[in-house]
Amino acid sequence: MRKYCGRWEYKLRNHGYKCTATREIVLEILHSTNDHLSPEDIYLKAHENYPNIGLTTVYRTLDMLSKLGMVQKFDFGDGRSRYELSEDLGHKKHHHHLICIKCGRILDYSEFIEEELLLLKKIEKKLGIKYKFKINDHILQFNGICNLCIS
Amino acid sequence: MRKYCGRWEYKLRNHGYKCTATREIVLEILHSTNDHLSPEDIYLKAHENYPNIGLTTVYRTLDMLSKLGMVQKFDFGDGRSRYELSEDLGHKKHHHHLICIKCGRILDYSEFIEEELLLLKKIEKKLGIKYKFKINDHILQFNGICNLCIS
DNA sequence: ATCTAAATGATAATAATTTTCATTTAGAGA
DNA sequence: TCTCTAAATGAAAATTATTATCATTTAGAT
Repeated sequence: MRKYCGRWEYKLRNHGYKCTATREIVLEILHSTNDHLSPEDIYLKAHENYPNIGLTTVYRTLDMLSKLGMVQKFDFGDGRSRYELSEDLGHKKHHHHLICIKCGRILDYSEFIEEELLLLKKIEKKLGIKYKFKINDHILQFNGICNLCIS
Repeated sequence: MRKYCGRWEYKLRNHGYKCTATREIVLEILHSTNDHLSPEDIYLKAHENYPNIGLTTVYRTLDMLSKLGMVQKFDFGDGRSRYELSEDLGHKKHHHHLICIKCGRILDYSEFIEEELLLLKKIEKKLGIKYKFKINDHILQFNGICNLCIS
């Protein structure tokens, strides 16, 4: 795999990691989608242009990026993990998820986000102090049955 | 396995399910703990008194109870699912979770719950209308590093 | 251009969960 | 209480996501 550095170089270097094609590609894929991709989804997309990439490396990369806080890992209950680029690195508005427990459909919503975030930030701060936790992020999701599955 | 019905009989029957020992035992175990048990945890506990019980059945039972809304399924990122008895069936106060992404420690907290629930209920209602979702429950958790792992 | 620790990919290993299928049982009806 | 049937069960096999191993390659410092 050829050397290839792009817009993520600085971030990666800054954290002491080498800038490699796989890392750039994984980040680029996450940056260019609105979906919640699984490691395999990402692997398949990457594979289209870089057939040498390995699934293992995608897993490793996601794990590393997740620990750096550059991506966030989610579990929507279908047995596979999903990833999104962190808010500050992407173009997507901060949002939370609405999940259909029947068909697995995932809806992003941004309504009330300001109000939610205000409260969450406040709680985050107080919990951090009380329990001596250094809080990185939060997950808020609603589970239910979507309109298509309700029948 | 002998016939055995207890305090969960009504609920189960009401949903059209037979009242069986496994179901009673799984519910009883969840009712008597403050932990967030994995299917295997539950299986092992059940096994102490009912050695005939099968792991498969525990999985099936949890899945069924979860669909009925009697238990809630969580994922704390350690690769195994965890279950809790639903709020209205248990003695535990409504709470949310604080998770250490390093050691996996899980803390329940109930502070600010009223304030959180007030907002969540409001949002739940509005989202339900806007997206035509029948919302069953929500998951709110904070991820971070606990005091023991911070060093 | 050289060198070395870090990164990679193929493969094998692991572990959680689901499926299959033959057997048992809850509970309705006689 | 006895009989019967669909529902529930357990053991084992199958499946699937994820992780570990290890020999090879490469980013980037010198």
